[in-house]
Amino acid sequence: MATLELQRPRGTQDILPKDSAKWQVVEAAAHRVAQSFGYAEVRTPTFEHVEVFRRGVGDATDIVEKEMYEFKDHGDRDLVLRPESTAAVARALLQASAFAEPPVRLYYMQSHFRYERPQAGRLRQHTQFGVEVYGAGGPLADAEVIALAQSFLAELGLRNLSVRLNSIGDAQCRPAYRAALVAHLEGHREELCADCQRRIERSPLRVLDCKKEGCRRVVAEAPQPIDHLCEDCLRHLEGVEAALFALGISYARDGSIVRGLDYYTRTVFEIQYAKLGAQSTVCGGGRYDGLVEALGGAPQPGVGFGLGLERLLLTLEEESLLPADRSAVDVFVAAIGEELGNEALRIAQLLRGHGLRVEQDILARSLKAQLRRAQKVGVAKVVILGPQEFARGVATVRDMVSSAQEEVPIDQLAARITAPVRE
RNA sequence: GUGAAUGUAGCUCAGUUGGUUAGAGCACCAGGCUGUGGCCCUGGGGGUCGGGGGUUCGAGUCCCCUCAUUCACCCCA
Repeated sequence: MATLELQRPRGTQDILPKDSAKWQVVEAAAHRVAQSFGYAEVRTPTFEHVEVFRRGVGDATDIVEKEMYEFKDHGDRDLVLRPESTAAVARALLQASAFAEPPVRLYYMQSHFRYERPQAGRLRQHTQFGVEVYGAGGPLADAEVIALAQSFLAELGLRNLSVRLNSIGDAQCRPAYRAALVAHLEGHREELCADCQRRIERSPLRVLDCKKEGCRRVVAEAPQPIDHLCEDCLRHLEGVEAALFALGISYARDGSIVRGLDYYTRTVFEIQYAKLGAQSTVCGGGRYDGLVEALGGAPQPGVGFGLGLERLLLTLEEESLLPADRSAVDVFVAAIGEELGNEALRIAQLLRGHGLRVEQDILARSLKAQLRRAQKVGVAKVVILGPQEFARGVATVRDMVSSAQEEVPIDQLAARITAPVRE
């Protein structure tokens, strides 16, 4: 492939007609399911002040430390293309004083930007469908959010994805657990990989998720978050599990689910699809009771998830759950001779007025070429308008499947060609 | 940021140990059929062989650099 002078930026995608229909299927399902749970859509700016994410997501996270697209505008403001939406939505709610009437249930579907090396299921611009619930601190909110994600995936035909659930504690019990974990890891520092040795100080919980053999052995002996939960956190986790059981949603406890963003507390969960390769997590979420306070508001419990639509599309593709391409038009109006071009336009317009999807020739090509085009776009009928018919006030209607033709008075075309049933 | 693989028509790919004007299939356009799609036949348009540099009488082929893509690590959706 010859290199174009101008190509799309690395890690971005063009969604061409071949794929845009698939996106529309997924987007429609997201709106439908979210609204069926009583969630309303929220949209936030594509760029925000850097502080929103420094304080919301956490200064020491990879996202903030090295993945943000930051820039200064002409007013010398420090801005950033939003790397995620949870902190941005919280900022928006705070600004609108929207926490007054809990619970607040919202969903979003928008792009995020992170400077990373692209690979399967990971892009520099990606789209997440996500939900946020504020003002509800109990386990029912967590379960509702998981049920929403699960319903959305089921709506698209996906079954048997695995729901992994864990709790990473809260401000009461996490510090003590963290200290216990660090002490254990320090004792086995030599057995850990270089990355994990660095993680001991920076983010010890992340070691739990390391796939390296040596680290796994150390982790197997390490104190687990679940055993160090305070009474409130444990009761919360059990409440979530009881709710999931009541809903018939199967899940597995997974102590390695830790999540990377600072704002998570208590519940964390992922929904995974193994065939996606290294990026198997389609949906990730959890509870973030400290987020609003970190942004400068009065404390507000919150819970939600983010679901990567590009990864979801990969999954649907893999499972053959995307609809086959369907014909985009019902009727093609062909004109013989340039003089009839305007008349063909008029007839096409007339038919559109009757609910048909209609394309007409605009290249003044041979009838043969026009019919080839009509077949290519998959129409059921072609209206052929030639000088001979036009002189008599009729047009030929050709059925592209049976090849049968009949002459129809032009003013009766709309009545004769009825719109096909579309699901 | 680290590692590996791959870049030849719009697409999928051939291209011998370096050797004349770089090919095929599909797609596209036209003609055969001067007003009728699919099948068939014939013809046509389309390539700075990703880019730059080097070795050589000669580079798509060998070497170096670079860019892009893909996969993995890190991390995450």
